[in-house]
Amino acid sequence: MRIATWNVNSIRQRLTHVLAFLKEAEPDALCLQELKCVDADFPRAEIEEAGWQVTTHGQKGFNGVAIISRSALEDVRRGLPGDESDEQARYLEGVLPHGDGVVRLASIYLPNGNPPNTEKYPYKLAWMERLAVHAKGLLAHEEPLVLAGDYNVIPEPRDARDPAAWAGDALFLPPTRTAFRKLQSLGFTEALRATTDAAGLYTFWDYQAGAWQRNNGIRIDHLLLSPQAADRLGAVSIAKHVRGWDKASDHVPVLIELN
DNA sequence: ATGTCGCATTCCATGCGA
Repeated sequence: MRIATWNVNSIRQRLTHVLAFLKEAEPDALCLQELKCVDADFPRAEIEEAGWQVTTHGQKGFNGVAIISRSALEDVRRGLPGDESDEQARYLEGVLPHGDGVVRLASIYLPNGNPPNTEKYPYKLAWMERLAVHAKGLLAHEEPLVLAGDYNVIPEPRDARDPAAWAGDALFLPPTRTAFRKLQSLGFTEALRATTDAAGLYTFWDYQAGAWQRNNGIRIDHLLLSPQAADRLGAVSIAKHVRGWDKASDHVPVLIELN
């Protein structure tokens, strides 16, 4: 089973890219983030016509997550529990068939948190704590579970071309990295780091200042695996070439194989 | 640090979020 995650930075601007990637990569499921539209404006028909099932959780103007899958997504949850007043569309979860069993999959768009001296940063940290609480509950099911998405977390210095430039950024501040480690310590395996210790593996290059041309990237798109999923982990890859496509998203897809 | 996008509105220019 192949699972991918991709922050597309507007599904309406990136529809042809998504269709091309689906055709090229042939995933069983693709988690999307930053749809930047309400469900009614999601280009559902075009993707369904290509043979896919579409589950969306959109929001006007920004945020928004979706899961595109070959099989219908079941037991769907929209929104991260733990704060009824939170209306931001950043979490979508469901269950897909996998062999004789199932895999539970979530598409996550974790808050950016910048600038850190505003209410945006405590919102990010609180969101991460809510995710940890929910994830702990999911782990109790002892089933294959994949939490995939744009975490807006640079886990370590080797995950940035120029870590010093990110020292005061909400993506790299110590409380952010500590919260990410705490989430993992519940029992998750971070897919890419289960397969390589290499530096220089990035999933995001800013539109500004020629970041792509200079390979000035960061690794912020991650897949966290429950023990039952980690036991089945095969290859992990970053579809870096997608960043070179015309009018590309600033993020590229990350893929895993589950045997 | 800021050489770019995409969205929305006060709507063809600007603010916001990233």
